[in-house]
Amino acid sequence: MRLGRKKVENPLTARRILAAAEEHFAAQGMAGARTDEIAAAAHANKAMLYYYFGDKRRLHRAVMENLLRQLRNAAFAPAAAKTSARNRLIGWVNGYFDFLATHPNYPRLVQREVMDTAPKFEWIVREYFRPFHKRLTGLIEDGVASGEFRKVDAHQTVFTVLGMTVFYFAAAPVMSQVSGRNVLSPQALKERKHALLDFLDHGLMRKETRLR
Amino acid sequence: MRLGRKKVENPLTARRILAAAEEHFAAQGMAGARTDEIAAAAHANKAMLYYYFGDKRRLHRAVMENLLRQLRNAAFAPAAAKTSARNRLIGWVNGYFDFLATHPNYPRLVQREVMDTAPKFEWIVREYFRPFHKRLTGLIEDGVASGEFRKVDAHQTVFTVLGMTVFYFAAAPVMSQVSGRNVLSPQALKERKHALLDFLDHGLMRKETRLR
DNA sequence: GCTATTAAACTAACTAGTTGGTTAAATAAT
DNA sequence: ATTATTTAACCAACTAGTTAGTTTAATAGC
Repeated sequence: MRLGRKKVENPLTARRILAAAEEHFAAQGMAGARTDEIAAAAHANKAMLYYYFGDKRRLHRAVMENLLRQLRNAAFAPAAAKTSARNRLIGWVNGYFDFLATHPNYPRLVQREVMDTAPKFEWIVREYFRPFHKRLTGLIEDGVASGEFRKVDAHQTVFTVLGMTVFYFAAAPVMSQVSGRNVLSPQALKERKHALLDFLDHGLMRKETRLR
Repeated sequence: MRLGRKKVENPLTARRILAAAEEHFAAQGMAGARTDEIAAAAHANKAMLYYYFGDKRRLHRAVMENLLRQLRNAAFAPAAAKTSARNRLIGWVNGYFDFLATHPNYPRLVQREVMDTAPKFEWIVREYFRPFHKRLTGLIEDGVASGEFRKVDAHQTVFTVLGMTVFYFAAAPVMSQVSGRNVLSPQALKERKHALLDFLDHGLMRKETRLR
């Protein structure tokens, strides 16, 4: 016989803490974020943070895992049926771009992780980055093999595409300052996506593939 | 009457502290770096850090300023005489790439700054980023006007070029883990630069300009 | 319905340890 | 002698993490 209060599957308080932590870790980094401030922003007692997540490190990990899982579902889920490499790549870039645009904390959180020297993100590499990377590399190789893409080095091209996509979002705060306009406004995002696909089209696709 | 010890213009201890701080701020961020560890790594007493630099924030600023000044001298100094936009751009990318390759701390330090929301880097934007950005944008516009480049949006193209160049270095630690090889080895760097210029050539240059 | 019981959710106050920054005194150079 | 340079010891403030106890809500027995 179950007795006592029922354990709710996804407590509101835990969700509020996770959301607040995501914001603070993205803005200040793991070392810079303050547990007191996270708790206050979540309108929760600091002890709840430890009650639900154990400690600061595990809270941080929960934030990362939550976002990476979402990304996997968003940009990698529609495994792309038997369509051309070009369409699959464009589909992936579109999905990735949209995910970045709707999850502004993600690029900064990940960037912070990949810049750290300590090998504490071993699990991220194994569970997420390597699969992502493998998939993208394969995609490029397919396109080269089918003649849709120019004869490029797949590894290098993956880094290039990743860089030109993610940098914009990771550096968005300052970019707005430098360019004098909000680079995350809907209009700016539309222009950005167009410029990205256009550059990719000319930088990667063979002339015959490009027409559109 | 000048009496007492002479003040040396560039004390060794201060230089060691600056170098150690650069390393630690790049690896752990401003909040994560520990003044004790910086002092220990510099083989100096912690008080020397405050003697020469005032406080942690000003030490951090000194590190940034030191690198930004070097970059300005390296990648922007040979103001490029009256040569083609294509050559000037290639020259700039080459210079920037080489600077990044020889100063592995720079991209991580800057990336950390641009990701922070606080407007504490106002001086960096004013003194360095905006001039850099203005110069690059003008360069792209020149190329478009002269017909050497495709008809691209100069602002977007600047972000793209910056992203594809800098991301590789900022994410280098993890990239090596993901790809299974040291992405900063001389051989890897050579391949990277080639892939970069090749992608740029096809993504940006008009067919007639490209030949090489 | 009413109350005892139990587990979960929550809180205020506290603690142990860390961190940036200071200081007073010693040493070295001119 | 005078001033620059260096050091160990120190401290006030802060921070992650804990604890002891309270409240809430679900169930069981009557």
